[in-house]
Amino acid sequence: MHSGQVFRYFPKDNGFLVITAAHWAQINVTGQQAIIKCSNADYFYRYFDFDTDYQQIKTQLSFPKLQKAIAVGGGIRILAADFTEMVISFIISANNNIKRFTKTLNDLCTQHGTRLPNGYYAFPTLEQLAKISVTEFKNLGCGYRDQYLVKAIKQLQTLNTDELRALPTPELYQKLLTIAGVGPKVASCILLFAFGRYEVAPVDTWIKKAISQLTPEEQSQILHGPYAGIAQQYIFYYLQHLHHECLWWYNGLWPKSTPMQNKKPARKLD
DNA sequence: ATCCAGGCAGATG
DNA sequence: CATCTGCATGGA
Repeated sequence: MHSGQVFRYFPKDNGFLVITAAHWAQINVTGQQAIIKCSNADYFYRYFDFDTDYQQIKTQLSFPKLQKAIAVGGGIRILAADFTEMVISFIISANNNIKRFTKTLNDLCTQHGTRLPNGYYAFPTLEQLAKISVTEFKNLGCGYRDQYLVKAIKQLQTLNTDELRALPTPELYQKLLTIAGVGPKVASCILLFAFGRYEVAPVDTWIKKAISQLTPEEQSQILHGPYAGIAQQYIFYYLQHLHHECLWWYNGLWPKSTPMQNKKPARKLD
């Protein structure tokens, strides 16, 4: 949950409650076992990507510079997130920081999403999003992205998710780039998190700084290949972990006495 | 006070 | 095609 793919999860009942679109799942881990209670088992079987063998993928990603990142974040899975939610979330994420835009997203949901029986709020549907004005987006803390969002939502209303899903990755990428507020990085996030294109590695400021210290060969190993997106996730989580700056601080999801709290900032992979 | 944050759009060379 | 600049906002 902490790997920065999705942002709507909360500490609850000694575990996490995650919300995606209008679905929810309660996760409780005890020892080697995880119990997941959810609104729709089939949906979350797909969401948590349980058909994919991540041990096999990690074997294929056994590059020296990835070892520590995999050791720290080896439980990461690519979540099958909702398309609309990813587009909106990552438009707001641009040139922003995780803590701040996580709050914006949660405010967006409580103000415009449907209240679920468990008291939490669904992500607004496309129909609900279409009713939000530029000013309202700005007041939610979206800043100058307000107008991109309104335009992007209009564009989303003309798109069919199933048709998009059928497109080859390069074509889908080009299509996503036509959405307002969506550039190369955000489009990559959507490809990876909403369409499960494991070969796409979003390059953000963190990843840029991390890979700049690697040799061209090492960069190529990590940013290319069939599981480049997953390799990128291991690195992103590892860097966030070192900096203890991820959204679990914002949500109070991490014990304050954790040893990593006093670690010095470092953006190195080794 | 200045810089930065999961970048992008629009203008200019 | 490559590079440059402005941009809301809050925290470090």
